[in-house]
Amino acid sequence: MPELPEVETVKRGLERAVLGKKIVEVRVFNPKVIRFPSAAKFKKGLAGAAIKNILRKAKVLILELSNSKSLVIHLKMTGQLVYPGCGKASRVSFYFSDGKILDFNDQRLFADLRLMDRWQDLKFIQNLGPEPFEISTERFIEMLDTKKTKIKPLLMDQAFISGIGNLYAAEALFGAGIDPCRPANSLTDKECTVLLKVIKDTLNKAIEHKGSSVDQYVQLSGQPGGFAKYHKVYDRRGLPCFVCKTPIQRIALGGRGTYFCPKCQR
DNA sequence: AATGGGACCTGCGCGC
DNA sequence: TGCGCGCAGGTCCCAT
Repeated sequence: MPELPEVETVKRGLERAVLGKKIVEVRVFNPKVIRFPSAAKFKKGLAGAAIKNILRKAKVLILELSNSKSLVIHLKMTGQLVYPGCGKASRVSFYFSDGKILDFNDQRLFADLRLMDRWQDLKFIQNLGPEPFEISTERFIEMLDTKKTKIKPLLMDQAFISGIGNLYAAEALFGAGIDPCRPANSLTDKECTVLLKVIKDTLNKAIEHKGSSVDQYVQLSGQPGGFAKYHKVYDRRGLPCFVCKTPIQRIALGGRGTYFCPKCQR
């Protein structure tokens, strides 16, 4: 499931592959993924536009276009961008003037494609909290101090801190030795310091390895990312902890599968 | 106000 | 062998 490292990997792939290229045609095979405007306006608004700039805000991709509009893409869980694509079995395909194709796939149809006059007007983007890389230790301590909620769902709250999803929340809490059920304001200053550092280190390492391929995520090239083999708890229910051999547990927290080592995480 | 649960989806793996 | 069910999760929406 694409979180910050996966979306950053796709963004870097897009910069190499399509930056500066001109879209000549868009084919929509399932209009459900186009949330705004209508599919017809979406196609018309993209035809003839060149890709001028590519941004990432947390898990959101933004392609700024030469016609001053922006293509905003949220991959959600199963969205994929593949280049060069084949224009077959995709939900939406973008055809460029050099004949190459960018395919957008999405098994579960949860993804969110929009063509906006101003991406800055999107409420979801306005509501995003800071990314981990933008937060100082002192600020992080202050942020957690006011929150009584469980630390793991809080790390996944995009309005509080953005870019972290279920997988990296679990991995970071393991790395910091913190029980995912702890109230955020029960963390000591030392624990907050370690947690923020582990979050940044984990995300950076995942970016180096081009993301975690579990389920559907692939790089722009269609190849899987290489970080899954470094996961210490995610999707390891019942398997021995790499540190203490205790079986990794899975509980539901905020309706999401939460993996942790009951001995190493307190 | 903050929190929790359901809805949105589809394919896969499991148990019977 | 085949079928039905639960599960996977990012975000929104609603209820409490």
